Amino acid sequence: MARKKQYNETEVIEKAMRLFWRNGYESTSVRMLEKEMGINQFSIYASFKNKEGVFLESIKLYNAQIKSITNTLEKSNNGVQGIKEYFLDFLDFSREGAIFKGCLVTNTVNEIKEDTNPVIMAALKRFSLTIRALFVRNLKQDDQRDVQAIEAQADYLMNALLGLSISSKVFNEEQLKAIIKITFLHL
Amino acid sequence: MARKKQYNETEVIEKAMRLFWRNGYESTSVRMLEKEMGINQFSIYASFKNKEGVFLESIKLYNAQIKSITNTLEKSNNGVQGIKEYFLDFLDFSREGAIFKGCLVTNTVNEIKEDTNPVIMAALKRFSLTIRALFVRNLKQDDQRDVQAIEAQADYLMNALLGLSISSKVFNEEQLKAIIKITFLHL
DNA sequence: TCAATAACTAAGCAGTTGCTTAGTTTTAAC
DNA sequence: GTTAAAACTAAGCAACTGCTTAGTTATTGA
Repeated sequence: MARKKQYNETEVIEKAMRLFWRNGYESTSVRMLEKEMGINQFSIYASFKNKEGVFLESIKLYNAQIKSITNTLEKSNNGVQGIKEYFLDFLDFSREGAIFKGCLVTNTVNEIKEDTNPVIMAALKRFSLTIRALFVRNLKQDDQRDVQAIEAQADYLMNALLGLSISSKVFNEEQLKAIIKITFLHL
Repeated sequence: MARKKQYNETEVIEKAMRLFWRNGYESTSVRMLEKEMGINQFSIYASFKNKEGVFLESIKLYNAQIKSITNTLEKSNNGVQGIKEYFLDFLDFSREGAIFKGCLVTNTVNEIKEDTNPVIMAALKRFSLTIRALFVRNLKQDDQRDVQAIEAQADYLMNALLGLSISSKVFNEEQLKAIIKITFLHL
């Protein structure tokens, strides 16, 4: 006995996520979200509680969308080669036409302060750890060295991946691919 | 025939810079600058024109302070080894006690939007290119390969350095040093 | 001593932030 | 057709943003 929602929550989050991705968390205002999502502020707060809620849902969607890439990595038996393909896939994923938007998570990690946004920061760290774990898994396929050496290598790769998120805003595609090539040259 | 300034401009910029470094550009308000610099808003605007002016002066000071490190790199004849030392020096430079603050420039590159802050963005890019040029110079010392291969290697190192700026907020010191070690393993 | 000048204080500007609330419209079971 | 519940609109909240301005205080050369 009540009115129906005139919008689809998944659809509007998709739009919110793309705005956050382009714009960052702090510098995306609720007014901008209102316009981009095409719904009133009241509806935003009714559906997602607050701005943080909208962002957390955006992260979930981002996670779901990048799943197609991480799935490939998860099922890969190619060891390091599988990770390299993940890097290239990620570059493609993070591109919108000619411009690279970086990784939504990395972009936000760099922007957010842990003490003012602990909930968001926790969600972001959780995301990064998932990727790192996949790197470790794949690295173990290649040889049976001690865990310590493998984890150091995973950190090295995470560092390169995090770097790409910034580099992609400075370097061109050719340079980025060359960077990836060198990153994996001696693994 | 007029009153004297009750503050030293270099001293207050030092304080402003440290605040920007910890906090980022956008999320550092003029009120915060007021408190940290210990002077009134009027004085800030009188001395530095506007918030952007305070930041540009902060970048200059940052540049001057990091000069001790880049000088070492500039005078180094050790090729790649010299760059590696720069990485380790930078890590030390970016630390305040136990926590790593990353690089002021990199932090801001990730935060700033080119179209809303073109002046700042230009200053940041200028800074990065200086470092990259030093990398190229040092890499040329080791061998006489074609410029293209050397520049690709410089990009690879820039990517790792940019990565460290984010990594240092996630990984611990031991991990960071291991990352640097692997980064230079086969150069 | 005194007038000119710059440095200071503090209040206030318009615009924006995240969020709320009062009031209206739509829906649907009875 | 009535009524209750949810979805909507739009105005408005206090707190904050970068920046300015009116008024006061200190310093100086004449």
